[in-house]
Amino acid sequence: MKNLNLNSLRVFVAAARLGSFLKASAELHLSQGAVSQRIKQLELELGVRLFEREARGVSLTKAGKELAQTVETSLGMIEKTASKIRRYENEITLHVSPSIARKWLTPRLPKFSKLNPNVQLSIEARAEVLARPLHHNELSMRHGTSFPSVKGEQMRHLIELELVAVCSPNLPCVGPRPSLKQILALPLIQDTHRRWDKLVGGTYSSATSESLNFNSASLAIDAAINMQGVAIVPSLFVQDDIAAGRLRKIWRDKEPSGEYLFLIWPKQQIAFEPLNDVVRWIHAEFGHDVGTLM
Amino acid sequence: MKNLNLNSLRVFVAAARLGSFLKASAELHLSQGAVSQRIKQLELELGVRLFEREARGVSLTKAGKELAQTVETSLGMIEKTASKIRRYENEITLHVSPSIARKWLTPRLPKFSKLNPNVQLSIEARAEVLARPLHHNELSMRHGTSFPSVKGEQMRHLIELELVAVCSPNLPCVGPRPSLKQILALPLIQDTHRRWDKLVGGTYSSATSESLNFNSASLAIDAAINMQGVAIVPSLFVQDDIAAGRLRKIWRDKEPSGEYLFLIWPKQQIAFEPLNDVVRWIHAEFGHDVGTLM
DNA sequence: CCTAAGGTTTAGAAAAACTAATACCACAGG
DNA sequence: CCTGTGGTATTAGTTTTTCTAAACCTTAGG
Repeated sequence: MKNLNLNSLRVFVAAARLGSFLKASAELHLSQGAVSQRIKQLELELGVRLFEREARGVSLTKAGKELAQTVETSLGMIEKTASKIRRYENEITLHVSPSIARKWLTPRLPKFSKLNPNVQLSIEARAEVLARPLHHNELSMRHGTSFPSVKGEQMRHLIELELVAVCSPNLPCVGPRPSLKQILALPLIQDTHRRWDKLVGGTYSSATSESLNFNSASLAIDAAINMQGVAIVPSLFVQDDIAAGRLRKIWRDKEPSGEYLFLIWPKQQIAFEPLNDVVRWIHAEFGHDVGTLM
Repeated sequence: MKNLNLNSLRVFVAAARLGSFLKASAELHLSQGAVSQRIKQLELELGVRLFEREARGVSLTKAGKELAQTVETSLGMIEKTASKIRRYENEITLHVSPSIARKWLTPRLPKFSKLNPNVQLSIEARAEVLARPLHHNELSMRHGTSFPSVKGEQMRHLIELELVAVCSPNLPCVGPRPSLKQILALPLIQDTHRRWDKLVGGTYSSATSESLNFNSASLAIDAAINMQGVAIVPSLFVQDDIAAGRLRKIWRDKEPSGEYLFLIWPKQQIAFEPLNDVVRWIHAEFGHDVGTLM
């Protein structure tokens, strides 16, 4: 029992709908003979006549009616999801930490959309790093001291992070240029990197003040804005808040932090341009050229 | 925007189900390269990747999952009606009058089924003649004085009908060989052909007795069996009832009745054997050869 | 009887699909 | 680090399918 030729079904529904091979052939940009042949082929595969041939055109048999019914709805369903899927074409997912999302990415997103109107970027902000390899249409931006290298992915250090201490301009008891010792006496706000603890445990031995811990830099920054204390965070994440007067930079770590901003994206056998658009844009935002990496 | 190649979808669902192009190629009796090419073609048509290529096999992307979902159910629907339709292959519809159905056809149907087990005959018994032309898988058997000839159909007189009067053997007041005059004194049963009326109005002028009219010969015959009177019907329809002792023939019209049994079936450009099987069988039942008519 | 409309058939041309062979790639094991 | 294994991708060449063009057939209507 031979399988139905599914492409012939498309010819069949056209002929069924129009009640004429000639009209169907016009609609499908085929010769009339081609339609005739394909219907004949279908009828042969089914062992059943689908059309009664009449003097002026054709009409469906009982079998033809049933087939037309289900094929029309089935092909309709397929076409519908196909057109839905086609819209995924330029959809790129960017996995980032919440702080990168809120403090770096979100303000720059409108610019990206204007530059790349045909790329549909969706942001996944999560505290944990992605547990699986990246798909062809995904990339990831993280910050930290190191990042495991995965086969099939490539990574680039975008910048080394500079750590700064920030607080609200309205926070009382803070002079214009306080010493580190003065700062440590204030309520200390930190994220999972526990940078105050490292600083205190390393250079200075006494944990003097209360401290407030968050699992994300962006929450720490928002706490600082709300006058809860002094946050120690990468300067990258507070540039905008400082510029807007919501935060004041009261200290800068002169040592290299050893923390970096990473961009990770899949190696591509065949270039996937929407992804590369995103990669290029992020590089450009840090003044880099992608060069031979792609 | 190019149309989806529907045949490729069949390859796609196999690959999606098995999670491997290689296994799909085995299932479909194709080379591995062929599967790869067809998936690639689909991905090109959609502008979206359907599979992530992984170290051991492939896995569906988000787009792929959605497509697989709907395509699997849609193709399932199509296959289901296709296999239903395939069973119509040998289905022939025979349009007859109720009397032919009950008194001639039904008793002979088991014999036909035994001779032609591959032909699925379905009977449409109706008092009115079919108002439309016959389809390629239909034929019609009627009786009457004439029958309109239709283009694209052929007709054959199977026999000229012989009219007889019959009544129940248990009907009182009927001698072994009653005269027509004696018969006309009994309750007269007739169908739409109104043969008693014609006989009375023609040869004999006085409508003597009560009469019972039905719209079908078979009802008239059943009334006669139930001792309601004397029915005048084609002998063809009462042969079995006479043989079984349910009826007695008490009179026979010596004049030619001018009524015939007709077989009508469509002219065929290409032979449709299941139909021809039926045509040949009916002819044979009347001792005819189909000869050059087909 | 002639014509127009529309389906069928045919040979040959064009396009699509398939195969077989090879290249490529990621992982696993020594 | 090398190498084998289990897969996918690619390519050239062949086979199969599909298409077109043109002739033919049937029927309805003037």
